[in-house]
Amino acid sequence: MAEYNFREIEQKWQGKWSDQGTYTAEIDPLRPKFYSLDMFPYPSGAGLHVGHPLGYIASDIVSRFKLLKGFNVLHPMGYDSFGLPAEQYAIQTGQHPAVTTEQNITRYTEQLKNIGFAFDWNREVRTSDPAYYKWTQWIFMQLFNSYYDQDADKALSIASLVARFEKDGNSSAKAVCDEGTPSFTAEEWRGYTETQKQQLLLHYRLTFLAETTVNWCPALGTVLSNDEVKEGFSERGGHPVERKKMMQWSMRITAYADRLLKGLDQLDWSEPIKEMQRNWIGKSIGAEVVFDVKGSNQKIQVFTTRVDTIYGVTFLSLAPESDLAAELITDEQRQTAEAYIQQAKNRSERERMSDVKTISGSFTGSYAINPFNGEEVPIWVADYVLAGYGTGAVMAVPAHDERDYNFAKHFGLEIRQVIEGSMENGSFPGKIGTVINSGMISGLSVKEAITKCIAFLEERKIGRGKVQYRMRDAIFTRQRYWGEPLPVYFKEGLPYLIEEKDLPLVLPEVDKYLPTEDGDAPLGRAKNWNYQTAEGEFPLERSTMPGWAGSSWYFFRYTDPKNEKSLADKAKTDYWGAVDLYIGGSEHATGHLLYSRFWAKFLYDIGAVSIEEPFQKMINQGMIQGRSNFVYRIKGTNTFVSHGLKEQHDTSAMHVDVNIVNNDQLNLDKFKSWRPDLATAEFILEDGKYYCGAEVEKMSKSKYNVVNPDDIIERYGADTLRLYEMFLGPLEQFKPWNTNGIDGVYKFLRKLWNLYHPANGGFAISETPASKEELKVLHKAIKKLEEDMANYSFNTSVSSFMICVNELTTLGCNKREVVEPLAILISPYAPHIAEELWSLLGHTTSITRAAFPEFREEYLVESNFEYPVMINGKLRAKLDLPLTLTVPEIEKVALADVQIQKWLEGKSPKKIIIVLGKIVNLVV
RNA sequence: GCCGGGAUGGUGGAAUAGGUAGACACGCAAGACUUAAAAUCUUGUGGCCAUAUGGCCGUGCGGGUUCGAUUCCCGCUCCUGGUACCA
Repeated sequence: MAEYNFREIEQKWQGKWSDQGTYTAEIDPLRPKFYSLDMFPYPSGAGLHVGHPLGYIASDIVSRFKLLKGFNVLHPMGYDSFGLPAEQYAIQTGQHPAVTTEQNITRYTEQLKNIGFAFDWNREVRTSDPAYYKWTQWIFMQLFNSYYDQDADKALSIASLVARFEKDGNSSAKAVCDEGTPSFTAEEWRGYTETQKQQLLLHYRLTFLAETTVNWCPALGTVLSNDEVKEGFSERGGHPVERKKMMQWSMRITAYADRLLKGLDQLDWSEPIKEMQRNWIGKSIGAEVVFDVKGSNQKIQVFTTRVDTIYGVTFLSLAPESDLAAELITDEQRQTAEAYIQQAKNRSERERMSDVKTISGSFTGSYAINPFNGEEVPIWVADYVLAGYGTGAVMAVPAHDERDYNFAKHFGLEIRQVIEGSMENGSFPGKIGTVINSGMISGLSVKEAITKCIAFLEERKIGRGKVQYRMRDAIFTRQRYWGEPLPVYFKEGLPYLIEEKDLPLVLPEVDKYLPTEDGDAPLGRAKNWNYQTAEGEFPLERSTMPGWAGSSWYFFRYTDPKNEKSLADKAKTDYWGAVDLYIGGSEHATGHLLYSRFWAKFLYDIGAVSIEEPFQKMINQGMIQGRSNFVYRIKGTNTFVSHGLKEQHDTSAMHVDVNIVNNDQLNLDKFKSWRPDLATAEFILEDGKYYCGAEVEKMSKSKYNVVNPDDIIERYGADTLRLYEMFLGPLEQFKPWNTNGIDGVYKFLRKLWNLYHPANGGFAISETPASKEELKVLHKAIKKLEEDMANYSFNTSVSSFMICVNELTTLGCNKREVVEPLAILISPYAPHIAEELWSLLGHTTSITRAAFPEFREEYLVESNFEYPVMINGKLRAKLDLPLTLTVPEIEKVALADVQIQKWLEGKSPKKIIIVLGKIVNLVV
């Protein structure tokens, strides 16, 4: 018989798909569209491992399924090709990052093509391509030329803001701006110099230059954004990160905080991801209260979510970094307080983070006056107060806040209860209750008290209701080489945009990829990194954009990847619309996914696109972890003990390459030739075999647990790889890679092949009509596939295919009426073999153009059914009865069973309907 | 600490508007074919008791609701993801 030769089949069809442009997507108003997107990869030097394609396979299955269902599918792929690793490699080797990136992309593309994805490769984008980053720079320019208008609740042009300033100054405009922006009248504005005006406008622009405290990573020589820092270390490379004040570009993402929060409700994303974004944005509704300082005209502003507890304030705390704190220190307290501030400043961010239990602080000697009752309360400096959140000052209510409580206990300060309820140590009356001991608000509920307090504050102009966000503006510059240059030059120390006609501003050549000798970013090494204007030559910005710049809008570019006139033709972004299915890792929840939503909203505001939320439905695939294998060497020898016997010897464990281990059994010959020092290795075996130990770890080169999809494809073929990755378990689950079950999937494909290829050779298909039993087998699979597609439950579909093929094999069925639709059914999962069978069945067009078989319920309906009689849920007997039972029949059955009689008591059903062994409906 | 997700045979995992737990696959065991091995096919496979019919116990632990709970409720344990002096 003709053998299932996956190598030949897969090569043949991949070639044909590519030559015939089978998956080229074009606008087609007659078909509904479906935009299926994967998070595009960063092309690293290590190549693709088996974890990468997991999500791509899932989206490919959905894409192919949608094609069969008559959708016009857009399923593109590209590369997020700017980034740190290529640059680190460049520093070590002197090779231009563009060169290594190009090599890596070539390898990635080859690996991806081997898996047989239905990608439209004509639409490939690369963020490091000048034709692409021209538009990243263009978006930056639009952000620079925009401000956020709170009345319109959208971004508007800076030009319109200038017009308002000329007319009314800045008091009437409700525009988002930096804290502490001075107010001015129209006359004052008109009197300002150009430099002064530009300086002021920077406080409003959606991307702006400002002195900010940043995460500085000395080892990488660059700043990092909050989401790139994990527990005080850089996400890439794991280097320590410190806080530092620097002049940096930022994106005013906080202006969009509320819309980013509200937009989440409409999205079909998993609840945990939405929750992560909500927490990251961290909206708190509260109030700002101004305290006067006794004997001074200084004022202290605090932010609180619990103004209702204002009568319980017994002290104020200021952040050690605050300038106000230093000013308020009295002479008596000077020595201790200043020493404390110094000590607090010296502690690194990391020390402060790892040590949250130590309570420390110092009295300033000054007192503040509570605006509600005129009481004097001491002002303290404490490092539990963060300079970067709210106003950097806290009104402490020890009775109702745990940190204030601990602080007050530690320093012996007064604790005054103002919410009804019993207070035991460490436990505080909660957010609901009645306010007590609180003058004008006593007796009110917490909610009423808050409303009344805010009214009181606003009336007297000593505070106001305020919404505070945890999210900060996003730092937008990196002191690195391999990124998009900012289209900005400097004149008299102020930033100006280059002209649009000069885009793209192409990355210049440099002699080295390191910072300059005087610590400037690598672009400082470029010759002539200047911009020529009519007024003369000015220096260009030397920092580059962060990795997330290019990835925040690539999904729009796919709709029109070669456009030179705009980021994408609006007719095309309108046609393809929002992404219908986005698959990628949840690790991007507070990075890429938030920034992309921000940029999409901005582009929507300026009319560049018509979609505000770019990703309608998202699935987060779980990481495939590596499963490391270990061998156990008896210390000081070259003898290795099998896992089960290692306790009998003094051994040390050693990682062994998982590619020379099969089902935890070590291949001894391959082990000996793995490394020269192992050639003389000896073994102590169990049952004649060497068993390795195993552990689940992240896939990494150094742990020898990386599995390359090419190896799997070489051995089993791409269709097996695709099916097996899906078979491994639910898509969203984290799971270790193992090939233990891959033989089963491969066997299934061979069985499928053999349905069409009888044992006596050749290809044979019967044209006789199928029996009802055979059609039932097929339609069970159709139904299951459709259900699974709706729930994105890919693993169970593979099982249902196996059952279907096993049953057809048993029936000896090779009837066209059954096996032709079967090929279509399986084609999203195993496209190569399906395409081959399709062509053998005599079709000349691709199987992707086939119509999806229509599910017919009638084939599944049984007329008779084995009715289970149960007691306490245990099967007692099976009676062969009609599917639908009437009451007398039920009673006949029920007579046999006391429990069922009890169940029927008082229910008097007219009819009972049972489907597949389960009582699903009572007709009363 | 706070907010999520999870725990089912030797293994990966099925099954939840409550209804025969363990589908499918791996592994293992026995058998067929073979000089032999590989491949392939057949059968068995949650645990305990029993020659068997069969019985008892079983979805992390302890309770509850129900005729009936892997599924719902209450209280724990452990693993895992996020976040962390956010006022």
